[in-house]
Amino acid sequence: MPTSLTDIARQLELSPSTVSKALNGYRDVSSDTRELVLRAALELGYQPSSAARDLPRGRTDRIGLFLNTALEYVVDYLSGIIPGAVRCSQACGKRLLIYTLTDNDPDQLLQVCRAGEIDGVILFSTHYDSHTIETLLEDNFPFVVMGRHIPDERVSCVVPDYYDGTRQIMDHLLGQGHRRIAFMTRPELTTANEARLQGYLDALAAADLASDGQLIVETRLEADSGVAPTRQLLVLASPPTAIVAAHDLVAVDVINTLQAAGLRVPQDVAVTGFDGLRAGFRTLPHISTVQQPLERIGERVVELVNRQLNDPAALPVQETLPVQLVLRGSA
Amino acid sequence: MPTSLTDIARQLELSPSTVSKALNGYRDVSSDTRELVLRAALELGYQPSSAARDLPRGRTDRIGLFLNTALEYVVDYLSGIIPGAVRCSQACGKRLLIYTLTDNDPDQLLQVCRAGEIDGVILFSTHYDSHTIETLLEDNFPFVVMGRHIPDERVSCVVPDYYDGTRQIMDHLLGQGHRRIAFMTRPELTTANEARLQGYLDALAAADLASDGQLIVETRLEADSGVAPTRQLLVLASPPTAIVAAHDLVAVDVINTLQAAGLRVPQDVAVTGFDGLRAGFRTLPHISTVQQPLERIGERVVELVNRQLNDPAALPVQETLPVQLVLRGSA
DNA sequence: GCAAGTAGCGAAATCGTTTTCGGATTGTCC
DNA sequence: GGACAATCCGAAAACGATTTCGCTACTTGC
Repeated sequence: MPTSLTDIARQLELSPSTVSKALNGYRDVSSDTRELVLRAALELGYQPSSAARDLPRGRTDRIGLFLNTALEYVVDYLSGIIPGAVRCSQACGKRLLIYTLTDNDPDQLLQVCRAGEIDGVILFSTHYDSHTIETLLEDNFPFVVMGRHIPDERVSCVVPDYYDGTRQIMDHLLGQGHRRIAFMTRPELTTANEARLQGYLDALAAADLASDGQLIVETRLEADSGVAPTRQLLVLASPPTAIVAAHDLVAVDVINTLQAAGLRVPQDVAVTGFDGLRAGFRTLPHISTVQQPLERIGERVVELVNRQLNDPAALPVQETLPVQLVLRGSA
Repeated sequence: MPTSLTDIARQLELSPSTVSKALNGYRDVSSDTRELVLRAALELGYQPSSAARDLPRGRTDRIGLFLNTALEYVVDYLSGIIPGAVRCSQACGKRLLIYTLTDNDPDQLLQVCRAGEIDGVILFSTHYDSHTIETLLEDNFPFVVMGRHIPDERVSCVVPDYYDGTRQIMDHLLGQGHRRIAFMTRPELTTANEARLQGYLDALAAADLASDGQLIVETRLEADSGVAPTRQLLVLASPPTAIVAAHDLVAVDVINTLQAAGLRVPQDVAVTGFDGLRAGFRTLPHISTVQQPLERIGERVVELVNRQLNDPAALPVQETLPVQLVLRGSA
């Protein structure tokens, strides 16, 4: 129903081919007719049908990002990386699309890819299974994993330096004189978790401190996930003077729980987060955290997908981006 | 490069038409060949090309939602409505796509619509201008506005009952004995703002209280937007005993600022939010707020778009959904 | 056994672009 | 003036599906 290229052709008594060439900057069109065509296109508000354009080209110039909105953490993290991802994709002449996934249907991702709705896809850490990755590899479909290291050299991924970030936190806390430092892990066994835990343990060892199993507690990914573990720590015979939370959303819970118990942050207990999400500004004091280069991650992830698009033979890249401790008051 | 319908046809020595009909449940295919085709399609991981399918149909079965990620509020709100919107769109056999918009280019929305990438679009309150709406109306392109009432009977929209919600808050606070109640407005002049303010003023009038201009302060939409206005209220000669924040994110700032100043919530100052976002659980006490039926809004918005798709003559609907005060501790 | 109906399949048009190729008109050069 | 190049345009194939129509071969009914 919207105006098509043929409409313009009819109105100007030209052939569709000429109109197409005029619009696409071919040289074999006189400047007169080109101007006529451009004016008519503007007047009629012409926009080429994306389906009709994509079909012969075999490309869509679209990149997909799949999102499981069930998890608050995902949404917060995503809103951090999107500006960079959008900027980069626009610079590459692509559009970034967010697909909303229903929780338990990983096939949808494959369907969208195979249907050719997008040229490449960004996988966000928490939702993919190895079958998805294996299939994408078989299909030779461009994709990049974000925020999670995949131990497979055929897979490109972009991750923040979890180990170094945790070391930075620990060095700071140890430098402040803290000796009983609690550590909150996430339940899932990912390389990110392992790297963080290793950073914690190594820092303790480097300071000649023994690790205390009671100080290592588990959190969940849902809301309020920091409350229970904090209470668990507070009833210890010898409670911690500092708490290294799994990420900023957990740290928010931790701080609120501590303050509700009459403890001052950071005087009585220091608290650190991770990621540098906007949630870190939702407490007073604001959260001292390890700032991930979120926008940069968004950029790189799109860049890497784009590279695969332009050069299918490009070798996969496993990239670790530097992070930086930001002190904002809570530690 | 992925397997096409023709590939299956060649392999089985059938015509493309027969394969298509077998896959789409036509009756003029023998059950034998149908089974053959289905098996081959499964084996090859066949997925019909969306471009090739959409082109002759003139439909995409996709609905777009445009998102400006610059604003934290938008992301939080969106994560609330998405589950309902996704569920409903799947029930209608559509897919919900989120388009990331760069801040200052409203034309992108029109381009996507005119290119036929989507069948209908959901406009989220904070980013659209009247030109966009006017053009969509001219194009006869299905759309629904979410979270903002548009004073134009040709436009469908779904909004929470801002007036009633504010009345509920005020009735509760007045019932608690509060007499000096501060009100935080948003800077933009929208019907939502007006409705909230009217609810505030009407409630005061109904209680025979005069309104005090000093108690009505303005917030911004950005992060930390509640801090400054709260401080402004605290230095008043006669400070408020209750603060009605513009929405939950503002209320988070308000509570933190009050607690940092040594005031207890709600004993010294009661605080209320609006919307019922997840941020309301990030303070202690949790925020007493007016819960919008977020999932329901997501559902209705998609339903209304879908109705326009199925029946282009359907009359526009301007819907106000009921809200409910939820007491969680801060008031 | 013959007309009529039915089941199963393929041919071909269609959607709106892009892109290659060839044709026509003009101009240029010797 | 004739060969050749340059300029501008249109014809037509292609992308991969859907869908209508027609054809064949078989069944059914009398």
